[in-house]
Amino acid sequence: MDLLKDLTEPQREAITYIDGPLLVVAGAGSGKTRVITRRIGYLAQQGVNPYNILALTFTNKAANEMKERVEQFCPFKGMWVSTFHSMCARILRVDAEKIGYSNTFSIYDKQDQTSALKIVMAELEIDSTSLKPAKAGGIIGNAKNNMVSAEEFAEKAASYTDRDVARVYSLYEKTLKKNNALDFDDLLLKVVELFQNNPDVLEKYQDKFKYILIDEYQDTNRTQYAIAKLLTKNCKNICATGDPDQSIYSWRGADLRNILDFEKDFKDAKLVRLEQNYRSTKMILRAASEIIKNNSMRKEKELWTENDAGSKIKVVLASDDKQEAAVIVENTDRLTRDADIKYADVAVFYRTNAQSRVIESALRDANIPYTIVGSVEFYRRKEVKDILAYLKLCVNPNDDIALSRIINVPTRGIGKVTLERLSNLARENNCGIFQILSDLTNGEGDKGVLKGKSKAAVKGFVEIFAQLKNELSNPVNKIVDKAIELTNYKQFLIETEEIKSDDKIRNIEELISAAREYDMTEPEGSLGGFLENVALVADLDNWDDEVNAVTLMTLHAAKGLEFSVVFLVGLEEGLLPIQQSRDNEFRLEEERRLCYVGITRAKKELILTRAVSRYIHGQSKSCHESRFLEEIPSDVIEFEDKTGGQSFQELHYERDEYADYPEFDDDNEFGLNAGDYVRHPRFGPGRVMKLSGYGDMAQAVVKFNMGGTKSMMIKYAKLEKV
DNA sequence: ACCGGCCTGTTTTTT
DNA sequence: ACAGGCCGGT
Repeated sequence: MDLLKDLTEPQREAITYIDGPLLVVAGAGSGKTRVITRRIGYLAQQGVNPYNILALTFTNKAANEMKERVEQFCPFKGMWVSTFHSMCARILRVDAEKIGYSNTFSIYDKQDQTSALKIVMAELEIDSTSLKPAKAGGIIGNAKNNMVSAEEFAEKAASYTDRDVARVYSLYEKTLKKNNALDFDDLLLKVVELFQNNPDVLEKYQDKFKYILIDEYQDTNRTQYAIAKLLTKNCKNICATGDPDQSIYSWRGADLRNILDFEKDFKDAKLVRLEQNYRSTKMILRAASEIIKNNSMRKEKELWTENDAGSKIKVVLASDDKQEAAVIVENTDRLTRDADIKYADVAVFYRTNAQSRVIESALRDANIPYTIVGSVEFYRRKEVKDILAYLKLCVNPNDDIALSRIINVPTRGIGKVTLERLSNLARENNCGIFQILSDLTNGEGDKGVLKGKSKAAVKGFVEIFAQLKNELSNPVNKIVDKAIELTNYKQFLIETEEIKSDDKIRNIEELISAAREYDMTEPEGSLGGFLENVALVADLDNWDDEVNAVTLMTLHAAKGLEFSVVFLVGLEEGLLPIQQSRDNEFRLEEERRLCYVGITRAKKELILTRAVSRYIHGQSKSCHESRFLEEIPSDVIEFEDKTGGQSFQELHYERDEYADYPEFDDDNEFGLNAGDYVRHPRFGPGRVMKLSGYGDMAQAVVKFNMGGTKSMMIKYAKLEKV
């Protein structure tokens, strides 16, 4: 196959420039995936050994897809295609002991991390109501993402909270080490540590990875940057692809500096821009660029397309979240009646997972097939995590967090008090709790800690692992099966869960299937390998895009995907942009990028919805229109009011206070005065009744001729003086 | 040790 | 709305 066929000049450049650092700034829908896969093929064609290629992606799903596509061009024996996290886990399995770990280390997810932090904070006698373990975890994670060690954090800690966090951080690190466990951030951080302290190890990987590709570079954090920098120290063949306008993970430590300073960081870097969009209609693209234009922290960029103009963007105003869901059902029905649009071509994006519930039940009632990406993640479910904890503890007996989770699940009469006693004993002996348990059952070290009943219980518990260890050479699905059998977990579910037991049993059986699949794809695999896979999968990785169903997902999960029909729901102040970002310019701009990402997923039809009121935490709240909606030019919009005009009666709190009593006493830096006659792009002519607030937050209350009064942010309202 | 009822808060987003 | 924590009774 001719790899350079059907390409634009910039695309060809991005594929063939293979010596020296290259940054590909690829706008949404500009054929980036195509460029990356062909580039790998081209490298192989030019005689590069696949063994020397490393491709890093953002999700496992993206990695798998890339593998599949690359396979069509060249053999990829020895090529590494994975996420940063998987790569790091793999590297650490080889040289774990060089950083003081054993290669059976556990990987802690956020839940495990919080459990560990709870224990740590109890030990330090830090009140967990004023400083929540999860909050401390967030601060520590942030530090780790910026490569700030516990010592460095302690040095810089100024506030009262930070000093507490510093103590927690330090003991947490010790606890992790004792448990032979790493959290997500550690996977990256420990690789940096490994490389910095072991030049020979670093050299080994520098020799191996002669060509490095990093996708979604705008969402890498400083630790990932450090890894990239270390690996490319000698050969400079790094190719980063990304789009600053699609950076939506700064809350996870993603640092835009990485992509903005690429040319500074890598000397003589070449820059290629892909600005032609192949995905969307002109209408959709226009709306997207008009929105993103409002970001000030941005490099100017203009996407263009030769695609059709397409139909106008539909903006629907619903009276509440239920009606919003009905709008989705209605339009999905309408569009899929069209022969060339299937359910699978339709996606619904929302800002928060909680929004999916209402939409889900509407689709279910309408008999429209759907899949939800996210919500309650499979591997986070209690029953699944319990079984996994048995397996984890079997592989890594030092994992006290896994042990505490299951020592009394199913209930075997070992309660809080006994566990506390065992835990103290472990601390005194400087070993794991499991060690204590096996010593006690061997008759060693029994100082009357356990009475008859709990002694038998402990014996039974330890026995499970003795049996499980005998299975370790079997395929993983057999081991999982055995674990369920030995623990009598199904029986436990039947006894304790009257209604949900069927579901839960199905879930743990699903775990066996997942293991079976692992056995098939990884013939050389092990239980440890399976557990690692499980720890590092994202929800999205389990999404089956072959099924003909409408896809529901968060905007964050939508990155990198495309659909013919996209619904973007909940375009309201406080939801998109989310409340917590509204007083922070930086975070506000990230919300705008999030909106941009959502819109640019759409190929043909884009439907934006918002509700006048919706249930939040069980209470009905009235909502203002999102400023992002107001940023879309009215000539690309087809507006539909489903509320029957009710929206202009409902309106906002200002109405009752001011609408009938004009106060012409205020002005502002936008040159707008109370009493001015104005025109709004969508609501037509009206009169300013009241101005309030200052600067960017300044608001105007406008009474429209078509009826009703509305308050809006002046900065975004696009009010025209008439 | 375990169960049920009451009270609280809910970071939006996730490798 | 809903889960998770806490307390008091068994």
